[in-house]
Amino acid sequence: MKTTKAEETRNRILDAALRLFRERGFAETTMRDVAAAAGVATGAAYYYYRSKEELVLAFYVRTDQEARELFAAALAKSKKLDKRMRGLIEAKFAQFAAHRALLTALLKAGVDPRDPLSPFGEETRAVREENIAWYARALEGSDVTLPADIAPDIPRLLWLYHMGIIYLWITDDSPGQARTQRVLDATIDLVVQLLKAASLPFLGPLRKKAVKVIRAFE
Amino acid sequence: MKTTKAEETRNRILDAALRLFRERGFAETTMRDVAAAAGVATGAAYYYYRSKEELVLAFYVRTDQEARELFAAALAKSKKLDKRMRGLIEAKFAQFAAHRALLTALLKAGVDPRDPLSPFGEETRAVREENIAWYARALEGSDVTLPADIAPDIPRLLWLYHMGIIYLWITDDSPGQARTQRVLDATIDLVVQLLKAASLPFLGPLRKKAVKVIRAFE
DNA sequence: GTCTATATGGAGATAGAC
DNA sequence: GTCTATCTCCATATAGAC
Repeated sequence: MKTTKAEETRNRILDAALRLFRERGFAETTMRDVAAAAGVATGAAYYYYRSKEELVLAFYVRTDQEARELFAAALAKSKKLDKRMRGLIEAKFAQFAAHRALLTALLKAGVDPRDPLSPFGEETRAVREENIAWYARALEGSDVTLPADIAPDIPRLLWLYHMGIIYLWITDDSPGQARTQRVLDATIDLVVQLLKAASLPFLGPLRKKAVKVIRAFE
Repeated sequence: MKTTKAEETRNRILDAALRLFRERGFAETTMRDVAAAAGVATGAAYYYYRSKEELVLAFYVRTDQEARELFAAALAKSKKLDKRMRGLIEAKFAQFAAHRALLTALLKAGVDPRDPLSPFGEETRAVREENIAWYARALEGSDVTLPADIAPDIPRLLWLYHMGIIYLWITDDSPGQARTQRVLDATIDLVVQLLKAASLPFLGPLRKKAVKVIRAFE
């Protein structure tokens, strides 16, 4: 695993940024500070990261790569869908824990799907699809079997649900993010029960309606 | 209706800002431009509006005051809940039409509930409560009767739904915001049917679960 | 309280060295 | 391609005039 000089500089800048962000906060840290802490000129920081927010995205992508083992471990633990989903979500919480507040900067850019940093935009498609694939895997080996008509859409919807929970968690200032835990507890059963019930034959019409809603988004 | 000099300056700045935002876009307009167009020094603009984004909030609040008649007219048109909700939402679209893109600036600040400009924050409570009250009124005179246990929560949930639709609309670059229209068409029936079905006695347990979810948010 | 003139500090751009 | 030195422009702060 050869790291080129450029790659090393790139990492050095990101590491310096994350340290400063953690120590003094995102808004309080300037690109000058980051560059100085990394031992490069300001321009070098901008050469690797087009904006301060892009540093946060880089952090997000980095955790995503590191998550592979965590996710696999989480899925190995149980066959029950709720446990599996919890496992994925809690692995993310663990990764983000030290930088929770930092991610609000990413949120602000991310609400606009046109923004290159948005998790819904074109530029982040690769990360997004990989995460959705994890939810497909969570479903595959689980105790839940889905009706064919909605099956292809469910991983994406579960991913969306997971994004919602992450959003709550990031903006949750209650001690230990207890509020997010409450919402997670209250909704995850509901989601799983809904998916289990979806196979019941008399729910066919409702399912059709749901599919119509999903399609409308595209 | 006496307008003090200060109030007039305040309005002049907002009007100038909105004109420039519309003509060249939000990011491309500087506070200097705004102040110059309004015929005041830069500091005066900041004296009335703490930030550029606060100008957008001021626009939002202004439309909100102007909406009262539009909303009342919309509710007078029909007793059917779906029509009433559509009326409220479409009144908002009409008001925002000329400044759709502008509102993304408010979105970016607004995702963070700690931000003073967030529609979910403490500072905007008054506007929010008034809007929720409109949904309470939409329900009251409608063809839908709600079970007592969920009734107090529904106006707030409908408002949340309306915020979701507005969000889609703001970020919707499809021609004529056709995508938002599709989602609106597909979901509004679902929402109303759900509310009508909620009274069915055998849905009691499900309702309890829903209430639990809502409570978890608080 | 309302507003002007002026200052400051940082984001991001750029020319060009290596 | 990688990076430094330097520049421009703007958001925002502030001292103080009226």
